[in-house]
Amino acid sequence: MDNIALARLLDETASLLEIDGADVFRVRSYRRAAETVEQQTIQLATLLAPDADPKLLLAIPGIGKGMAANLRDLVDTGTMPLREELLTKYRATMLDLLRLPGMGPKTVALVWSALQVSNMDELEAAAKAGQLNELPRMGEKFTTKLLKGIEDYRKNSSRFRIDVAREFAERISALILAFPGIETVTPAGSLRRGRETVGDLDLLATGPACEPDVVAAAVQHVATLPLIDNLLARGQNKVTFTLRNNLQVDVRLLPRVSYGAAMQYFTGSKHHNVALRQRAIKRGLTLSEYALVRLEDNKIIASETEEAIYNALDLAYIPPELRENNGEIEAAAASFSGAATGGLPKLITLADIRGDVHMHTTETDGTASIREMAEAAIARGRKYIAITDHSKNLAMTNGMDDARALAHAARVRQVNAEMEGRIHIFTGVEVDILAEGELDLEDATLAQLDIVVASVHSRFDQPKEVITARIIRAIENPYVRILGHPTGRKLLKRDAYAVDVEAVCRRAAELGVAVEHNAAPARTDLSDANLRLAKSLGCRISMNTDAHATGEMDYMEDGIVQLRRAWLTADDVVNTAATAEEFLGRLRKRS
DNA sequence: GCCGTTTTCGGCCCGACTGTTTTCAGTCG
Repeated sequence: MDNIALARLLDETASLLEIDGADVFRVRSYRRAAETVEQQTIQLATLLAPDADPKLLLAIPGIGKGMAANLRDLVDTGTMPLREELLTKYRATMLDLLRLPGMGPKTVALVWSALQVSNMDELEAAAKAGQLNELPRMGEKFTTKLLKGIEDYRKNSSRFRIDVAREFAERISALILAFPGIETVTPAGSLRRGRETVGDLDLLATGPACEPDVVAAAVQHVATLPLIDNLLARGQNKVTFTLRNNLQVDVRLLPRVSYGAAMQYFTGSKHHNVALRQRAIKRGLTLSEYALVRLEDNKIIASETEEAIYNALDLAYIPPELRENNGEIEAAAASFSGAATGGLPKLITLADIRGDVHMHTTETDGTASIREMAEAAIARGRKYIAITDHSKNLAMTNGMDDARALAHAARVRQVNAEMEGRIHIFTGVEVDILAEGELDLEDATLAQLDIVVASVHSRFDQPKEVITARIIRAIENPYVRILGHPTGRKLLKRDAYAVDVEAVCRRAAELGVAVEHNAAPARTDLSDANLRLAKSLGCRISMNTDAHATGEMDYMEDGIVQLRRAWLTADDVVNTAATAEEFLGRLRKRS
């Protein structure tokens, strides 16, 4: 059992404990253990081996004697006594219910004890039958909201967030690569195109072991991978299976000679491929997953690389992120023919990002100091950062009041001076947008800070127009320069776009307020469609990691994909400015 | 359940918002 699986079981146990009404601190310790286990770079199973020093495990913060025993049980038996005990009282499907808005552990426990409701279908039936209304504190509004939540959940839960899919892709790839003679495993499909969510995983493998005459042994290896939950199909060069979380995986083993054609074919999208095949036919060619072939003599024109295939169709190479048949083929044709206009955009790349202007430190809920964040940013090539710790309304983060915000800014200036020009550190704050759209710090305070990010953290179950008006009112404050995570943060838990993005972006563009695209996948705010919309409205985008730890700055690499899908160039993004001064110049001027 | 001590047990992020109340429990960040 690997760390990810261990962490998930610990986290599930924490949820079951919550439903059971256990001590909140006991629950917290299980959650904390799950987090730290997930972040370990070495596999804990190796620390639990008979010959391993038991002190190493206990040296991990958050792992004590009890948790170490739990981990040992999990590794040895796949489960642990506490988990089994809880599962005799409750049902594993009740964990799904916790993902619904308004459903917390108490409510899940209540519907179970009162109505024996333990899964989504039963809950929906009970809600529709009006049974919930008989329970305390559950009226009409609650039921309505719940049914909407169930609908949204069903709509989204068949797809997986890209970071989750990528993680599984990497784990499966590593297992496949263990077979001698398989040299390359590449994800294709919507994962390669950078879609925010992925329906199933397409993995392409190649190498000497994938040549037609010997591929059977490699297929056998893939079909018996340990993490397969359900083997769905097994063909000559293809294996399809599902994982325990129901993610479907297609693995294809292909000879080197047709790898480019296969990559092109399986990356899609479907619409892009249809258009490409039509283009091929017009040129007397036919495109398949094996090769681009001339019809008159069956001669293979291109097959080993994608670039050769695109070029043979008189197209410049099209980056996977653009392959949606949204005009990229026409643009690639223009580029290939050397036309002066209408070519493929020079898409933004990670190297274009020079600053990260939304981050937290130990002053509130971050895990690193100002200096540590600055050093980590330098290591990643950033030229400027902004320290934007939370304001007081976010009590759980130890948010700052006005006096603390100013004192913190003074420390930021001090550290900035000590950096001696290696990086510029802006002062700042992430203020919270209150119910009426006002901010939770004084204007006099904000006036003394370089970067004011205004974010909504409160609940999103009010009507869309209420939330939209609240955000617009907030960004009208003259000191706000960036609208932080504009659409709310949880992509799958609830309707991610309970905000009129068009109205917000329109006003932001008028005011010169930059709209943030949060680079962390789990916090994705602007879909590629919304990014395109924002660009079309003249909105300036600020892409930030909202890092709470130094390592989170690496999320920048994930975030860039969404920008590329939206055809954005370096010019569309404010924090591509080469210097701190130039960056400030791109932001709204204070009145 | 973990931690750090006072080595045996107390402390462990807390406040706003909502729906349902008519004073508050539950959820969320």
